[in-house]
Amino acid sequence: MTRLTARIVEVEAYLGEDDPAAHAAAGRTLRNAVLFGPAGHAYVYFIYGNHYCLNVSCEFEGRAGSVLFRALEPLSGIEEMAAARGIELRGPKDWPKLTNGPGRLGQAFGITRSGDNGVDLTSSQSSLWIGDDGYRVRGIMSTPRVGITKATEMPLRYFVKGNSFVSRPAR
DNA sequence: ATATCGATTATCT
DNA sequence: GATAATCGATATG
Repeated sequence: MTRLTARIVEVEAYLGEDDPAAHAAAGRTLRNAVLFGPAGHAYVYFIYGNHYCLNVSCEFEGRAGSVLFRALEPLSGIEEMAAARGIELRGPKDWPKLTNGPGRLGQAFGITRSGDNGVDLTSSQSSLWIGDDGYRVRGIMSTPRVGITKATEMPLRYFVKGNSFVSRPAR
């Protein structure tokens, strides 16, 4: 099976217990326990009865900062991602549909809470991990976060300027 | 092109 | 019982 790879092009920051929009705002629970663990681990949550979304924990143990992955640029395993999403690709112009949204990228990579929550994203031994391929981003833009109802004005959404795989160019 | 709405379930109040 | 870090379908301009 082809390895699925993609470049991270859009993320949002969640600041932990002091951020009203973060899952950690209400303190540590069974669901968000990974957020309070060491950095570099996957926090997967299920939302709206349909979607799995992926975060990476970012702070030292005991402190709950995280980054939500909102969009990716697919690099390999395109056909596998399309199959996982249940869509037909007419050509490269349809590739953004695979991963341009937090629920979509979760589905494209087959991410589940039972299978991926808590895995070490810093280890290439893991089924899911983050690596550095040497690519360097030219410009970054930031806007308010998407889909939240609290702390809506903080510009904590970041994406690669001009990248066509971003979920929504501006806002 | 944008706008509105239903789906579907874990989690919290 | 209400809500949610969303998506896809449908309606309307």
